[in-house]
Amino acid sequence: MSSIEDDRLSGTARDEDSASACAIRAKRNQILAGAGTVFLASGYEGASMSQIAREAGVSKGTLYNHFDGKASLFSAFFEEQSRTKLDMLFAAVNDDGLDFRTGLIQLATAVVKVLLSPASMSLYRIIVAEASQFPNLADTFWRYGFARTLDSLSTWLARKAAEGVVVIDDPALTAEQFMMMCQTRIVQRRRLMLPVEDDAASIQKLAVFTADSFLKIYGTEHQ
Amino acid sequence: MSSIEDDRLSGTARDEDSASACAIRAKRNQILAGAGTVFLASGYEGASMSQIAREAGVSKGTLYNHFDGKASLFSAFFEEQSRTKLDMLFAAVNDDGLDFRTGLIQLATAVVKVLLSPASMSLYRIIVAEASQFPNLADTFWRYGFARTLDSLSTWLARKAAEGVVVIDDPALTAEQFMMMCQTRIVQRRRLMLPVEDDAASIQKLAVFTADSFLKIYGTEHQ
Amino acid sequence: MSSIEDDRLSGTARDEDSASACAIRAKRNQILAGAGTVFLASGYEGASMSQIAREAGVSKGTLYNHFDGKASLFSAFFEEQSRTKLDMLFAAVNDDGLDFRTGLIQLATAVVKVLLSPASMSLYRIIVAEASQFPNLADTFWRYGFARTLDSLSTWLARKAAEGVVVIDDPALTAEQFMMMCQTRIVQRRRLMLPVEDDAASIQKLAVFTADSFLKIYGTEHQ
Amino acid sequence: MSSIEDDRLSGTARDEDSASACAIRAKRNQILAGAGTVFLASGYEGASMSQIAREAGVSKGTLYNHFDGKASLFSAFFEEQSRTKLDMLFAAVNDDGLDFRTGLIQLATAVVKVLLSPASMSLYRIIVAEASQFPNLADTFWRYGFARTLDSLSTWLARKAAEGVVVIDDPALTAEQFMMMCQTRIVQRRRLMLPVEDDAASIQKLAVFTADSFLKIYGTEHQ
DNA sequence: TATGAATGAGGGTTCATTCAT
DNA sequence: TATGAATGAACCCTCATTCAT
Repeated sequence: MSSIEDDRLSGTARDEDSASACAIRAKRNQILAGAGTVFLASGYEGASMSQIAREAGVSKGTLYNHFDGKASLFSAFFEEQSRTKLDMLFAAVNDDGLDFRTGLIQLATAVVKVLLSPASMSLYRIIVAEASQFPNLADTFWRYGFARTLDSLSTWLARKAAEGVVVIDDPALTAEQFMMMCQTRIVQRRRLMLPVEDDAASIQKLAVFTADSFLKIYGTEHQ
Repeated sequence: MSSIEDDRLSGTARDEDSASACAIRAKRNQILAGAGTVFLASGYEGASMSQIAREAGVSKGTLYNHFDGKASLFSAFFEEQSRTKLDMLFAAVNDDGLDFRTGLIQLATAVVKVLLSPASMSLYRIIVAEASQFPNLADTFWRYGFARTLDSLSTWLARKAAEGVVVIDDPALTAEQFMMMCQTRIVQRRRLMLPVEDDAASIQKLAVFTADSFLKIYGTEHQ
Repeated sequence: MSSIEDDRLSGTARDEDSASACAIRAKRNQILAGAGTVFLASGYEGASMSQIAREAGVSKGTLYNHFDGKASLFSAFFEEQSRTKLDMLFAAVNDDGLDFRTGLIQLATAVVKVLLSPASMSLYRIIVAEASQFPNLADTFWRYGFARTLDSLSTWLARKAAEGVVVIDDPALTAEQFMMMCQTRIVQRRRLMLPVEDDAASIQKLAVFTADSFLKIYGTEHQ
Repeated sequence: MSSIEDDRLSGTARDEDSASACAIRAKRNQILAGAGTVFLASGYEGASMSQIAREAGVSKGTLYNHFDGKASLFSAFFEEQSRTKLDMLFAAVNDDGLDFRTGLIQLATAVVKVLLSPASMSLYRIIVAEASQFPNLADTFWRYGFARTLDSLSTWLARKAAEGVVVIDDPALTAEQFMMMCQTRIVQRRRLMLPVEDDAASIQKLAVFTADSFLKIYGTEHQ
């Protein structure tokens, strides 16, 4: 009987635990959302904990109940953003079944679009600005962002090389090169806040230009 | 007599004016030098006016006699830096008389080295971080930095195209593409503070890789 | 039947009451133990309720279920400490059966050692620091600490006076004087954190010096 | 002529310098006065920089223009107080020309009165409370306070010993012992905020009691 | 014009206390 | 009753800017 009671109690306890754990996670996410808004808009230094608290709808003290401090909150925000906002970049490489050139063009288009998105643009700004003060920031960004993309891409390129579609010595390096080529003009200029046409047509044109350039370097069939 | 006196007076006044104007300009440059040291080391938000005053060897009040405030001083610093520190980038394109591939390799090497230099690396960090708050920053940077380089480069490429060495439709776009290709791996990773080999040999290797890639896209003689 | 039930109920209730009262007292002591550790180490202002809760192994809320607040907890801690940690001081006066001078020397030694002990040193620091904000602190300290000791001592001295060993007009004042003489150099300097030799030999030497001084004032046989 | 002008200029400059230096010292003293009020009333931890600024009639920022921070301000305050408020203690030993017993009584009276003064009482509280966190506090207090007094006193005692008025082996230790004896009852209890009669008559009575006790220990003529 | 002391708003952070669970 | 997340006032300190000298 006592064991039953115990069970019930522990069951209740477990319920309560999981309920409160869930509430905590919810609050944490609420804070992270507020932090995201502020950090993305103002960067690390420009953001204030008061602002974040206000934006998140909690008191300043609560921020410190959930995170060790501004730096800690920032890191958590950055990891969260990197994990969620760079997915498209990763996913862009995965769809297949098209001919190689079309695949390249679609990939280039996706890369440009992701890099132009407000989230990744802000993340890039922040990481470049704070890289020296937050060494693991870049690591996080790289791990969740470029690294996954580059892995997928170089694997894909290696497969294509094995199929004889391309000739590539160093797929990893070539993948990085392709990513850089995608950033020509539009992404590059937008990062500097320079005026540039970034409508779909311009992006498409650039993607074609990039893909064709790439094919000229590595393709086997282009004459 | 009054005219003589007038002349003498205005002459004196003019002398004094020019002398004081010169002194003012000297003080201004002194301040800009101090500001440069501090801004490059700490960024915009991280720099304090006291620090700059100390570094420049003037009082804090003097800062405000010569500039409207921190933002104004920052903009002036940035223009100064852009004008003076990005020269190498511009110069790199100018030397000629070598065969095309060697020219490309030397150019790529120079571009990578300039972009890796502390000054331009810091400038890049600053501009990317503050571009949204200082809209004309990027403009300055672009005008004194990339624009001149790209102009030189596209002119050079157009000349080579005219000579039949390369086939290039849009020299300006191709110039931008080449600049991006130069930033593959080393520059890109260094901006994110990621570990990367950046010794002379690695740079040279990358320059060759980039130049050869470029030649495969645009060269006429490679088959 | 109702009376039986009543009895059983009230019995149960009483049992439960006493059981829960005991549990409450246990928890209270648990808290006081934690508070002791923290207060003695950090003083009143330096201690935080979180720290105390952690040290006591309870939640912060529980602190407020058992005590009205920080000040209340502090007072309770202080009384507890005064009651338990100043015993040695009290006990030191009690052992007898030796000749008077030896008794004085042993007493002086004990007094110095007790006053140098971390617990009483901390208590002294705390009481002197917070006496103005916690008026009854000193009262507690005095009642449990010096008062008992002085009572024992003056009783002892009065007995010795009655035996003709010493001539003492005001035993209570003389007792206080003796206690002060014991604090010469070593205790006094240690309270100010000044460097001083406090090894057993130095204490013993000081005790002899103090006892002999005392005998010269009050002794009858020293000529 | 230019030298004259130079002289005049430098003269003016010197005047201005000394004027501004004077103004700075005045402001510094103004701050120290405010800090004194607050620190003496609330101790180190209990005092807030806002409170001090308000009390001193300056802005919070000004505090930091004149002192490195709270700890620095506190140290300056403490040294100032020690230097100025413990003078009487030092002076009390110096008047001579009376017979020895009268000198002792006057000295004891002075010591008790100084130690009972609000300033030295507060300083003592603060030093005992913060000695562990500000190691040089006690040193300052000791140097300006007890050390000078003890030096004077032991010199005086040594002289009296040479004159054959007293027999003293270790004048320094005896001086410390005398100081402790002076703290019997009144000073001791006041430090603990315990009720005690501290009117002039009580002090005089205690001084006589202490002096006579001292004479019984060290005097040569008392039978 | 040059100075630097004064300002005060705002920075990040801590903490005693409360209260829903 | 026990919990600990939430609170918000207060903490020390920094800094861009002003202004009397």
